[in-house]
Amino acid sequence: MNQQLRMTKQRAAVAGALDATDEFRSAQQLHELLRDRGDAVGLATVYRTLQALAAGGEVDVLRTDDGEALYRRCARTEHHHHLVCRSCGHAVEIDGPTVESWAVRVGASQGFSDIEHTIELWGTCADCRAAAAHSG
Amino acid sequence: MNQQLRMTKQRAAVAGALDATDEFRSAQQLHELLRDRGDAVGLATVYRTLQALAAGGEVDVLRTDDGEALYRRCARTEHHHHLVCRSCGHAVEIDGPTVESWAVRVGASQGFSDIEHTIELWGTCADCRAAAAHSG
DNA sequence: CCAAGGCTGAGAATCGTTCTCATGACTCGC
DNA sequence: GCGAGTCATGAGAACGATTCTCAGCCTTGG
Repeated sequence: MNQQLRMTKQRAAVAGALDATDEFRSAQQLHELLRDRGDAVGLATVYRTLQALAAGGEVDVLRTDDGEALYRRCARTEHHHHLVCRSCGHAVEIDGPTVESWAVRVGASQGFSDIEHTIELWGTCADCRAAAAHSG
Repeated sequence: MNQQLRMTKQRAAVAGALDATDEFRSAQQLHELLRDRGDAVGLATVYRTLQALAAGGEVDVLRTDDGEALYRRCARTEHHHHLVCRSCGHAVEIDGPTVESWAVRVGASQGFSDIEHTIELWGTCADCRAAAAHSG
C-alpha cells in the first residue's frame, strides 16, 4: 500500500504529538511543541506530514474563524463532527445523523448535487469556564 | 448612530457590487470586479469596507476550505446558513431550526457553554452541473 | 467656505502555508 | 556491509490573503 511512505523519526514525532492530545492544534503549535520537547522537526516537514495524514484521513482538519488550520487525531475514521473549546482547543467528537440527512435533503431540494457540509460547534468547555470565573 | 461612518464613493461602490449579486465573492474578486466596472477602489479599502459591513452584520462571511474569506449581502439579518455552489459561489439562504436546537443540546450535554456553530452546505448548483456535463 | 477628523490608496509588513533545492536517510539488491 | 536510487528533510525563499502605515483627500458640521 503505502510502501511509498517511509516511517521517519520526524513523522513519528508529529504523529506522536498528535496522539498525545485530544485538542485541536495548529501546525505552528505542533512545531513549537516538538521543539520544546526536544524532537525538533522542520516547520515544512510538520506541514507536509499533517497534509499527508489529513489526505489519508488519519487526522481531522478544521479552520478557525480567521482561517488558520487546526489538526487533531480522532478516535474514529468515520464521518463525524466536533464540539471544540474555543479557548483551549479541547474537542469532543459528535454524531449528527439528523443533521446529515437534513443537509442532503436541503441540498437536493434546491437542485444542488454532490452535497458536502461543514458543521462544527464551538463553545467554552467546563474547565475553561471555571478558569475564567476564577480570574474574573 | 454611525455618524462616524461617512458615505463615500468607495463604500457605495463596494456595497453596490455586493448588492448586484447573490453569490459569495472574495475581497479580491470584488476588487477586480469594481476595477473592471470602472469604479476602481483600493484593495485595502475593499477589505476595510467588508470588515465594517461584516461587523455590522450587513454581510455574511464564510471561509473556503483553504481559508479564504467570501462575502455576500444576505436578504435577512437574522441567523441563517447557506447552501453554496462550490464552483460559482451561488448561494441559497437556508434555515435549520432542527439543527439549531441540536447544536445547543449537544453542546450543553458536554458541559460546554456559549455554543456557536458553523454550518455551511457545499454542492454544485444545477447550472454548473449542466455546464460541466456539456464540457465533459 | 473652513476646519477637523474620518477615509483612501500605494506599498510595506504580517502571517500562515507552500515551494525549492541541496543534503540526508531508507531500502533493496548484491 | 556497500552502493544506487529514492523519498524525506530543512532552511530559506516565495506566495497569497489580509492588515498596517501614513501622507494627502474628502465629507460633514457649522
